[in-house]
Amino acid sequence: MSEKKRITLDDVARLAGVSAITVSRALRRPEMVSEAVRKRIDSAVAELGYVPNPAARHLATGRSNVIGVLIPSVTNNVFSEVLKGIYAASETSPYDVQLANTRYCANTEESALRLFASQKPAGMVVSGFDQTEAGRKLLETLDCPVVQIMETGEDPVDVCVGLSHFHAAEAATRHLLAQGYRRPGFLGARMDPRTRRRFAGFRAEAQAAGVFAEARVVTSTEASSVTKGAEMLRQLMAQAPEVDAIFCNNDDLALGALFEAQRLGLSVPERLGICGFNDLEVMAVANPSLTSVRTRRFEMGRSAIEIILARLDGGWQGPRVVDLGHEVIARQSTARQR
Amino acid sequence: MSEKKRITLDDVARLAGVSAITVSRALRRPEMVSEAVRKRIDSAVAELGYVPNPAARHLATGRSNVIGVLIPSVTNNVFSEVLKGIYAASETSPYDVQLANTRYCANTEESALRLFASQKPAGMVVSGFDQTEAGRKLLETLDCPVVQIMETGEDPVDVCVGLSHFHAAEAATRHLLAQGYRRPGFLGARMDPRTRRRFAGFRAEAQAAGVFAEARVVTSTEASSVTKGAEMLRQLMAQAPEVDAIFCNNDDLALGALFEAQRLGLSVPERLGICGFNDLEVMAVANPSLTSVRTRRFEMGRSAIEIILARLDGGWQGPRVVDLGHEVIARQSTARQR
DNA sequence: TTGTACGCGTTATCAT
DNA sequence: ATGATAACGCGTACAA
Repeated sequence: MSEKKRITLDDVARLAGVSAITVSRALRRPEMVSEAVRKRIDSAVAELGYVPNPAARHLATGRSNVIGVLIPSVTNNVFSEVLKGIYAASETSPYDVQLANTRYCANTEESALRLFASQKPAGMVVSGFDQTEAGRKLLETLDCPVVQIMETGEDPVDVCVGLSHFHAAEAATRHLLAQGYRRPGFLGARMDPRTRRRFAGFRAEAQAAGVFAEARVVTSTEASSVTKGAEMLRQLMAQAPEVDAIFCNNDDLALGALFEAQRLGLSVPERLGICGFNDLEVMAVANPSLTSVRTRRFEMGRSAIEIILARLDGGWQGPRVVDLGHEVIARQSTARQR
Repeated sequence: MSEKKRITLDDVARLAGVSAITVSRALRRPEMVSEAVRKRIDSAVAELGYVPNPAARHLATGRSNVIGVLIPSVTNNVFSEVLKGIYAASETSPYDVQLANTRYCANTEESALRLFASQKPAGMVVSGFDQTEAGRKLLETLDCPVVQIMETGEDPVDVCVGLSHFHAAEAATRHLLAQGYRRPGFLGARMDPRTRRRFAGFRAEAQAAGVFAEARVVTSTEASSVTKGAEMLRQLMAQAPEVDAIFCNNDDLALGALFEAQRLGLSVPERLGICGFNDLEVMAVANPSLTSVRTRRFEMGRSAIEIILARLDGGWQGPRVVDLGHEVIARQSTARQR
């Protein structure tokens, strides 16, 4: 009743009365095999429950069915949405996704990249543009589709899909100014490259309006969290009590800042406006609801895989730079009476 | 400058002046090779930048270096902590983690299992005890370490590490009663097996105290979310306005319920006590801070891998059932004046 | 301690 | 349209 032995092409071939290579062809390029033979093979496959051995295929072709995915963090809410998109798009494909955690470190990323390279991946998904020099070169010589996600850039290795964090931050800041806030501050954790670009966008817009002040900027290299948001707001109020609105690096910080503002007795949005980044689900439900910048994270993951599949299939006719854009979602936390 | 060709054992062997098999041994069982030879081999490996080909190894041994992980959801905060533990423990090992999403569906899980089985994984991590019958059999015949995570159970396939959701829910309910709440309700989303066990624990404890009422139970088969928590509280207040405390299926619901309670003008904890489950980071920072049941999710992931590694290495001396326990973290949301 | 011969399951290449 | 043969890179079994 229990079958121990692995079922191979040969087994199928024997049952179908053909040779192994014919079975192999019938499976990969059905059109190369006569209809009659194909039918016999198909039923033999079904009867035996044959499943191809990816290791053997890899060895024979020198190509694996692995799509490597390099992301800075497995836990971060932002990336879990991206991952969801990646898995959604890859589940029905014959490719396996393999994750590696770069921990926001270009060197860690480089060694993960090296490991992937040795497996001759079918495709690669990497986050952003801040690889080491060697890492970038590795990607270029990889000879497989490479999609950079999370942000857009001028010169992708192959294709990139994301948004301009600089412009998104500009838009958020513009929103704060349009609501009448004149002393905006910035809360930023982690301060990875994309966070820095968001800060740059904030600063550019605030400076253009003549309302930028270094004293109203609080940053930390530690990971962002709700707790961190509360702490940072406390610090900001201590060092620059005149601040009347904050643009937060991301939604965790914004939520923590909201809680802390309530504890400090600062009314939101009257005394303090709050704007987050990413528009996690919680933002719309918070009380007051929190303004944020919507980014299309699920789509980033999904299109990254779809682009790779299209590439492998011969044709990706789209552009090298796919900008998924951003959208400021104005809510109560910045709805100040003017 | 650019080397195209794959570096194999033979290349290393030639450079070190030995045969390929000796290099193979030097890499896997250094003690089987003389010191002098080992040194020559090590430097040849370094010089050439040799990386073993896992596909070839798999083909030769009939065993892959993949540890398969089956989880119900990639996005759920609860599992992302577990994943973090899994990656933390596996990163330094020679094994690759491969994730499959079961979407809370035993049949999806079964086919993922079937796929993994065909790869002869080095180990498997699965969530809970609710496999299909065929799935369970598959796991038993897999001939590799199998760790069931997220909960404890009487008869694990191999080893399990988690907690008793029933007892944890009992403890949470006991806490509500000890705080003086007498009309407790329950909010439950998804209603997967573990959620149901939590509900059972709530009901058992409430019934023992004579304070259980079906009308104060609101459930949904949809995924849990902050939004859902707000909705469900609204529904609960409509159908059972006498409710004075709620035990929520998980923290998302609890947070959403808190926001909605504020909008409805229900003071927390005086008019309504709120207790969540899992103790996500946000619970401690919320305003008021939210009572929850701490579960050791990171440790679940980490020990699952550690147990597998120990097994593969010859010895796991621990018990078949590892109970990581739970802890009720009492905070403001249930700190009613008595 | 080290080496030789062979096989793992598949595909590429070259034939028929 | 189908088949024979060799090769992919490594590990097992056995021999030296």
